[in-house]
Amino acid sequence: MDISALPARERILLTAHDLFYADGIRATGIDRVIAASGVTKVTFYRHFPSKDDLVRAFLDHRHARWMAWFVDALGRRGAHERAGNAGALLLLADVMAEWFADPAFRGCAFINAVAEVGGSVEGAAERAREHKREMVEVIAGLLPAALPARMALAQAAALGVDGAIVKAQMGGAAPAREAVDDLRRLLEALAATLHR
Amino acid sequence: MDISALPARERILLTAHDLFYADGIRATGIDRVIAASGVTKVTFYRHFPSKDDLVRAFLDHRHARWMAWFVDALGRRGAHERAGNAGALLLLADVMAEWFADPAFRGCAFINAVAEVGGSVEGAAERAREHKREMVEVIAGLLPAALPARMALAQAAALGVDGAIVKAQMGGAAPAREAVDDLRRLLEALAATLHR
DNA sequence: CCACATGTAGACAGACCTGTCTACATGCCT
DNA sequence: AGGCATGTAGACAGGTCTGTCTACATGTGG
Repeated sequence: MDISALPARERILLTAHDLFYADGIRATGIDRVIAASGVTKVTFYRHFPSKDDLVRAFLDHRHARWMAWFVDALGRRGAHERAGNAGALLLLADVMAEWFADPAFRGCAFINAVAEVGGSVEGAAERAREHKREMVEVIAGLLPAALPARMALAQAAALGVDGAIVKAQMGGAAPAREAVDDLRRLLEALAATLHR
Repeated sequence: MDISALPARERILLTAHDLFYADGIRATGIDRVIAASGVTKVTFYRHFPSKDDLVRAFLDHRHARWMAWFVDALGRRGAHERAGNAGALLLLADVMAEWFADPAFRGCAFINAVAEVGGSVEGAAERAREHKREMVEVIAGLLPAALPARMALAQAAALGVDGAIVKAQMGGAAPAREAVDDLRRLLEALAATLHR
């Protein structure tokens, strides 16, 4: 995708996304976003009156992009057909494995944002909660529609997914693979509760 | 504890701990640590040649303090006597509930540190991994010593614990309680795999 | 008794941060 | 023809950051 052909606002937002996600929000100055997006200061501040506004726009953009990828990655593995089957939850492990293998992977942008600016950028924590809420809903879609404890089970699975994300982010010897193995074991245990 | 009576190095370290944990590492400037610990700049830089050195010392201190609390909190609930029992894993939910209820709770310092400075402070990620490794070992101590999949099970449980921590940190309506409920459900599912 | 670690007080440098400002160009819609 | 959104170029202000510097005080161990 050729970024330089896009209108200024998109260019700024896409550039900020890559920098914020890769290096962190606090570590990325406005000047660097401006230089990298090939825009001038006036243009930037016309679109985003303050850095906090850009951070919020970044989170909204990230949410839309990640959710689309997440739903698609599940769909590519036949989540729709298998939904309700005991094994459908297990697809989460494969999907996470795909994400962790991305060289650009640096954890969940929302978990990171809460750690970095959760208390200082208004609306950041709310967006993080909303993001996780929607993630849980997609996970719930893998479970039998009539299951009474459906949402509770989906939330337990989401806990495992988030745990795997932070473990994979910490890096080290063979962390991403280990995180996926742990997650698979955990999801198997949860799926087994369906048969009782 | 009267901090002002301690030698300068301890005063700096304890002050930095509170500020780094409460507000974040990047958001806390050296000047603020210096002012709050009642020390001068020369004294500070004699003990910690750079901020990164202070960050590493903070992580080491935090690790020792948190692990001691964790082991103690489990012990207070009879973890030693119940170790190996199917229900021992469930103690983790109670222990996390105790932590989440602390007004100073702001997530796991190591997860936060990786998100904030994982790539820029040398040694931060390594310390985070070591911290989690030791946490897993304590969790493994709750499981039957002869269990073949002991470590794998402990790691799966640790994934749930970390997921609960980040969920509780995000705040919102009733997040800490929810995170504990989710964690309990997840640990029950894992404990059930012992009976098969 | 003197050497050294430990401490105090505060100025200073140089970098980077966010955000504002002036002055000018272009193209589109009415 | 005129008005307005959108764009460019770059100087500037005022703050915060990390880290260094000079100059002096105190107490303890060899």
